[in-house]
Amino acid sequence: MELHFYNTMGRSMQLFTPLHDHHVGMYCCGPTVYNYAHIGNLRAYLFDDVLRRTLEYFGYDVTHVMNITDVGHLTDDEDEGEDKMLKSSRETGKSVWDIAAFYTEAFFHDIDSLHIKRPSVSCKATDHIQDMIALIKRLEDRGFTYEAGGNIYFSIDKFPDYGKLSMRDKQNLHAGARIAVDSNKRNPHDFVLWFTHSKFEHHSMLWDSPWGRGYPGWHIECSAMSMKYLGEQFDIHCGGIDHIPIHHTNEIAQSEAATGRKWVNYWMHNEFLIIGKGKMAKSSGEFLTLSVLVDKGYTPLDYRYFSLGGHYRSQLQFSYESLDAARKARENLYDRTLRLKEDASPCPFSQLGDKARTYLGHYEAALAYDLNTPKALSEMWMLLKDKDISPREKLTVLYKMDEVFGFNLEQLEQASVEVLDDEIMDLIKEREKARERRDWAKADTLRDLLLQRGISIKDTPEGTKWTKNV
RNA sequence: GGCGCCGUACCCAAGUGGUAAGGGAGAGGUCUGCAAAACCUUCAUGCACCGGUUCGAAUCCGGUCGGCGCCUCCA
Repeated sequence: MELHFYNTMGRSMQLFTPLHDHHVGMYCCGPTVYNYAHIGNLRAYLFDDVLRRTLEYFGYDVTHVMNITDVGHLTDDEDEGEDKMLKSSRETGKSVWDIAAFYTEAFFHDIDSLHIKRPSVSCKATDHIQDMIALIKRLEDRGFTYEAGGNIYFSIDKFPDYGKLSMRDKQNLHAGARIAVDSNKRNPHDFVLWFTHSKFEHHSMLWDSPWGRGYPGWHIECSAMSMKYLGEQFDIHCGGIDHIPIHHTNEIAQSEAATGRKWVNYWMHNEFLIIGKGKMAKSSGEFLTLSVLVDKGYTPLDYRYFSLGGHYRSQLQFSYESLDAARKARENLYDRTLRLKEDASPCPFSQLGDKARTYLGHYEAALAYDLNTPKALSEMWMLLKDKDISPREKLTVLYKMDEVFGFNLEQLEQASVEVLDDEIMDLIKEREKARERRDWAKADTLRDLLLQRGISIKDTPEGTKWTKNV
């Protein structure tokens, strides 16, 4: 099936044609590990995951590269900017290296719990300083750089296509409108490739370079590492929509200036998660992490389902009301899956009827046309609710669909019955006796009591069943 | 000030000019001692508003109002 993706470069839907037949190289901007990821950040990695799984679903072999930015970069906060890693270090009393290690681990814990597949390569910036230096040297040799005030800058005026991705030529930019312009810059939009003149004292992450002891600019790591693992040209580069005007624009400039040819064919950007009024941001107000949601009784996969319910290029409105809806839907999906498993086993694809095939076809078409996960979910529900389709067909198609949804439904098992403490068991038994006596008032009182203890009671023809509320 | 995106039911949300997907909530029903669960039925003559193009517009064009993002680190 042909895949179409919306390419930010050109702002249009385009047929996806990889550079190499069945192989796709994709680079996704990863986290800066100076704090926990918030659920808005995580939306981006869920998008990466859906993209990767979709490519794999359609038979591509994907090399998925993601950076771990463990070199400090500037904060915002209307001050003159502080190094994020240093700030975190100062606040916690840990070394910057410890901070990076700690939050890297936290990050992987989060994405694992969201069933986001681990990237083929996760590369730390600090492990690739020499690659960055080599790339800066290439730029220097080709005359794209200048030194000023101890720093090495990229000169955007030497690169005619600068700003193509962000359509900057159409913009009346007010550089420095909100932040003082670095007086060393020849053009306000020039950017630093290598710092030797740190404006921060006690900068503990420093490396030797041909330009002196210092540290790399923010953008160079993505160019250096992506080219190292994917080659000087590759298929897809993704990231948050916020990266279009600065980060990705600068990446393109330095990469294409260094190699003298086109770098990336498809640029894909996810929109933001909106909470209340405005995006979720580490620096302002609402900062919800996955563990906050877990503490409130949601599972990470509730958030995964929530995220799949909106298209990646649309802002998604977060509220607990809509997260509740997602949780309920996910629970219903699990219940249906378990009941189907009790009734049937999957059948070979060759035994699928026309209707089942139609739903699967629509699902595939939805994903193939710019990753329309809400439409894909809708097809799944119509499949599950269609009375003309047998349980075994449903299971077969459901498992297939789940390859992209990523709930691991095939491995799903009835929650193992935890051993309840004796007191609770006694209450359940007492209630059963009351019911035998037809002492309904007593039975209902006990049911309420159990509910307060987090135990839900269901009286079925096969006897009383209970489940523990999460 | 410039650039971009968006406005679909109570909430979230899809919609590629051909007559409004899906989920959750709600309502009614079957079943049940009552519940719960399950199942059945129901839930936008309407897509911010006003014009226009068209045989036909949520979709295209213009305007108005409202929201969001970016131009600064950021997913």
